[in-house]
Amino acid sequence: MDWYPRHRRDLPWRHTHDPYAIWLSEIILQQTRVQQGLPYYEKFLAAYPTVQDLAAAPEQEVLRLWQGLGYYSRARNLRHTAQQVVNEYGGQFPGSYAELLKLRGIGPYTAAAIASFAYNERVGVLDGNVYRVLSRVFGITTDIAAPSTRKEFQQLADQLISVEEPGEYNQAIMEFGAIQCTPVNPDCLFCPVREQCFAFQHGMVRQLPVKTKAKASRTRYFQYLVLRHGETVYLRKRTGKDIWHSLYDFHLTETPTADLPAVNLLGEAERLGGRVATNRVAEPAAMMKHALSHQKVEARFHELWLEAPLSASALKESGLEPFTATQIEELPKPVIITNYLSKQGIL
DNA sequence: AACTCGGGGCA
DNA sequence: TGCCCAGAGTT
Repeated sequence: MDWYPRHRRDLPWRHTHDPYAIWLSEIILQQTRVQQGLPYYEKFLAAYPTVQDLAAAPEQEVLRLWQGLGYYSRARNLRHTAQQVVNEYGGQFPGSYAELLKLRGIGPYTAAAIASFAYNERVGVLDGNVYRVLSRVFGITTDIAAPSTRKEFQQLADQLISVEEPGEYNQAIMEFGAIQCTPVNPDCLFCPVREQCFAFQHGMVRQLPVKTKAKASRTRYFQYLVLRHGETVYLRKRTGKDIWHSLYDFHLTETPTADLPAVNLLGEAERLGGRVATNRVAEPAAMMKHALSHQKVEARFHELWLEAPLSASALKESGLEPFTATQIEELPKPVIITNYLSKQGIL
């Protein structure tokens, strides 16, 4: 609490007690670094100054604003909860941790953050920073990757939290983890609690917190069929229970390996109802790799020019939609698709 | 309890 | 390349 006011970063959501703005910042910052989330916070608050504005926005528009932040269910839940707050809570955010927890996209961390920052409720936040600080200072060796560990840390956090200024305390311990007690190369030399820190006193700073490794990510091979005709490019909204739900990409065939012999591109195009103008489809127009936290995507883009636009029935059958470059710009797309379109000069 | 959901920065 | 980030929802 002494360290915090002297070291805190000046961040826009620290100038408000509006639960809407605080909620917005917290959803954006889930699993996202402050520097990455900052511009998105400004964009969203400018586009939707109130929860009513956000509730009235089309999903596609919200996803487009969210584009590049990842974990897109956050954006869909954001809009869903805005509508719920407007329709069921009279436009007022619930006033307690327990009530906030009921809303979509608001879990234990976010409920505690909003309740303490906006309402000064005495409930400890538990995020990656807090886990790290507490495990080091108190020498806790429990595996923080195990869900059951939460109880132990929550009890400690609730016990430590300031009675007078719980919101300030929560901000302080998270900021301390982000700036001072960092994952690698923490600044122990100038640490204000080094004398009381178990990890520092026992030379265990590098070993704490204990966190079991996530299983290795798998590699997926995407074969994208980019159908074009004149100024038109055909894209499709993703609907499956897979990555990038509700975002737009091209006709996709996933293959077990990087090789393509199993896939007949021309046949695929014909099945979609397209008459292909050229046979120059041997070489992919581009190959791009994209790393996600749990899988690696290796995408090959095969461009095919059509002799005629896809018919209405072909569109209906395939789920593809024709777009001009201007329209594509407005669509929410995975970063890898945006990168490809940019590389090809389409965007 | 295990799995899935993005993208970027950094050593 | 591996790890981490103001985590949450689903199975």
